[in-house]
Amino acid sequence: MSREVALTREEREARARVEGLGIDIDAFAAVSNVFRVANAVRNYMERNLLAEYRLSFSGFTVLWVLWVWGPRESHVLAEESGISKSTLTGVVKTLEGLGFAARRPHAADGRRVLVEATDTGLAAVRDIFPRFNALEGKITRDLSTAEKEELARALRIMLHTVEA
Amino acid sequence: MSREVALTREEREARARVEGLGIDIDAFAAVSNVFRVANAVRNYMERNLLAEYRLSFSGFTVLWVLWVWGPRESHVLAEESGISKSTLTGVVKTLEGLGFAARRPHAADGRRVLVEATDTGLAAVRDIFPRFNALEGKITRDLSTAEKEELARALRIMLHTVEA
DNA sequence: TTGAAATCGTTCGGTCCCTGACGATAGGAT
DNA sequence: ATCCTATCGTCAGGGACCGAACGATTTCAA
Repeated sequence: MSREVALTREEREARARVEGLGIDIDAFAAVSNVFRVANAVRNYMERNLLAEYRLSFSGFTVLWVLWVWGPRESHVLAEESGISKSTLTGVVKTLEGLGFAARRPHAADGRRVLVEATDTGLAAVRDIFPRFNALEGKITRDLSTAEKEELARALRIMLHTVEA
Repeated sequence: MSREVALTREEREARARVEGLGIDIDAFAAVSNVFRVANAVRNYMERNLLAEYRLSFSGFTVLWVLWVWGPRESHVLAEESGISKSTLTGVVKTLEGLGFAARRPHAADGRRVLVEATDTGLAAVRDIFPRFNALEGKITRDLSTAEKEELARALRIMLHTVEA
């Protein structure tokens, strides 16, 4: 069931180096591989798909959130996109420059701002998302369905712990 | 065996939104949760541990690589730290400012530069790494050893596919 | 009703991060 | 000996990213 996968050279050598220091190797391996994969996939997506639309990974994420849930207040949009309010300000500015998003004042509350995707922005997401998902499929092609589900489940458990 | 974990509200709603678009939900769930976790853990580590030493996540990574493998040429160090050469230039500059790293010209080749950790830098890693690992343990405390191994294994498979 | 406190989005300062271009150095071929 | 090419680290430019501080607005309590 558990097919062999070679550890990378880095991982092997790192293990040797920290041996005998009372380190929790399983936790180390799990967490550090999350970072490796996130990094690699992020760069892969930006280079092979998002660059075509001049979108950064975050830019696409924000646009995708807007597409899924519709117009959103800034602080909610930041929260759901996993970035800070101040970062969002910059990302939305970039999105506006690309013609993909627009800002609109809140009708009743002068402090709030609604961010929404433009028609161009929505069209872009409709183009990109299926291709994005196809790449996700490609990246996980050597995992069975059960393995993908287990992976997502384990990650949800970690998320729950970190965000508690 | 496979305990129930509630999907986040975001994940539930996102699924509902993309239903019927021919989307590979398992690949989507696996990949997007990798990003969620990487983001959350990175911020967690920076806020709760690294900030104390004025280190960014990347700064710590670079310093850690130097601690594990010793002095390294820039391009190798960048590669093993998972960042580009030009980013490394900036990160090392910051590390130098903190007194954690130093640059040294290569004896035989005028193009090359060796980067090494200072004694202060090494002391910092010795302080930080066990605490970092303890937090990794905390973050994965609700996963069994077998689950942690499975997680790392699945991630290695993805890494192998992306980097091919 | 008016002052204090909370909330919202932006700005600021600093770092990270990438691609592309560059100057410097090295190595191989003729 | 002298090009031609490859390689090395850095810089420039643009965007992402955060925490802290800030002005504007709203809300609540006295």
